[in-house]
Amino acid sequence: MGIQGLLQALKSSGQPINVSEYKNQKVAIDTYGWLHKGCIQCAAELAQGIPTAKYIQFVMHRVNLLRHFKVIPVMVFDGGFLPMKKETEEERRRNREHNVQKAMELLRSGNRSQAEDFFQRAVDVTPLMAHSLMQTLREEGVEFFVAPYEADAQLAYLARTGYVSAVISEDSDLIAYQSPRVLYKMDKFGNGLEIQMVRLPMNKDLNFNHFTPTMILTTCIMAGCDYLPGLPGIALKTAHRLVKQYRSIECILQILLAESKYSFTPQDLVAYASKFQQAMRTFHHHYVYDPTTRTIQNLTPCPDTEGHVEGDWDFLGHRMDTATARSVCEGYANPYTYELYSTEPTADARLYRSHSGRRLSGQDPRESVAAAPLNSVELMGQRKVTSFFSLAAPPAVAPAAPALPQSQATRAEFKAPRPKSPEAGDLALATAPGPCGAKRLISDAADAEPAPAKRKRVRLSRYFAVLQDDTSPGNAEFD
DNA sequence: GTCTAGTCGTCAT
DNA sequence: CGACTAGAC
Repeated sequence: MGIQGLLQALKSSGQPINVSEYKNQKVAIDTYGWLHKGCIQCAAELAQGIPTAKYIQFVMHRVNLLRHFKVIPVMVFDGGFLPMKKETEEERRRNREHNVQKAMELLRSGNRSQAEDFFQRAVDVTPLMAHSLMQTLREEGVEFFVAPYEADAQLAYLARTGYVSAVISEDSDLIAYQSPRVLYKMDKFGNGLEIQMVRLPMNKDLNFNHFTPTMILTTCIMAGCDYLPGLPGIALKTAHRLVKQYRSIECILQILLAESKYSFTPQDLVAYASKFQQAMRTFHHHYVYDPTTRTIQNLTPCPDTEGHVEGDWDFLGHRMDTATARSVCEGYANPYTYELYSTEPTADARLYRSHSGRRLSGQDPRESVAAAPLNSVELMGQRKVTSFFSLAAPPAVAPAAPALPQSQATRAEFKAPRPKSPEAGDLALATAPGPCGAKRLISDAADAEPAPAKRKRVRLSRYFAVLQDDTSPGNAEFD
């Protein structure tokens, strides 16, 4: 569910752009969204276990769109589920099973189109399908990673460290994870709405001027997020107003206790405060995979207190050892079971290969590089696009793309999950009263990391003429 | 104006 | 996943 209403509220500071703006840059893609859309047209086949390559074709079409524009895609997949989200996951699964059953009944009674409808409702992206796509990506020389847990955190990490210039996604959590640039709602022509962190202060409906990263995150969590439902009667607008006025969660909760409009008991708020801290830490210190060192890291490093402070950090999931992480995150092992995949191509991957192999009379697609005509963004308007991409599959000329480890360096002994040693709390959530009038000002100057891809451009929105210095906020530390 | 819970659509012919 | 909306405060 992401942050309810956030994207809608941030529309006014977004800018319509084409993905070709990222020419010669790396861009990370939230692959789940593309896979899910690609599954709809072959929902019936997938539900019945009939091999199909349509979902792979859908994703590869978009990958080739990017490569046509010399944009270098880095595909990111979801990994394991967090314990906190387990409930919703299982409810979704029950729902899907119900829909499949209904579809099968309709199919048996000869009602094909209605059955199709229920198959589409039952669409589910399985690890096997993801694996089939990964095999194809590997074959096509496209870089990809599997996140240890949430893809959102991984995507934000890649963008925040400068490994990529932007993220393509549909998920509002990218804002909570503070990805500096996100392209939302990208269509098959590459057109979408880009939301930049540095532009949030110019937003109309919800004004984030003078908001620190922590305040933005506080707003997001209070509005209701995947890890914590909002307080009754408080959603995005109210959360934003409260954070603007009182800055810290400690103060906000004290105010809410006194506010007669709401009838929160101290017990309510104490319980909420504890869950809030957990959600804050989950966003903040989420496990990610660092492609440069090929190790597990925290999105923002945990405060180092030499392990003195006790605390339950299991909600972050379990920290894989390095060997396991490399296997899982580079796509050689199942992210749930850590079981190594067979190197044998899946039926779907084979099917895709046999289809795509036909496009140039059996030639290796990698040898047909400049076949695609160069066309400008302006031409990409509305039509006559599709013809290009059946041919265009030049391997991304990725100067910085690390060679995908094809070796078995990733083979490893897989250890049983073990909880990570706890560290200090990053946010003291006082349930006891404290000074709340003039709260400390968290310095904004922590954001010093220079953006790797720095460029200037002039852009006009309906409301502003802005000279935009395109800097990424980098990694903000705010513990 | 604000919040909530529910329904619908994502593809592509 | 989000978008959209009817209905309650």
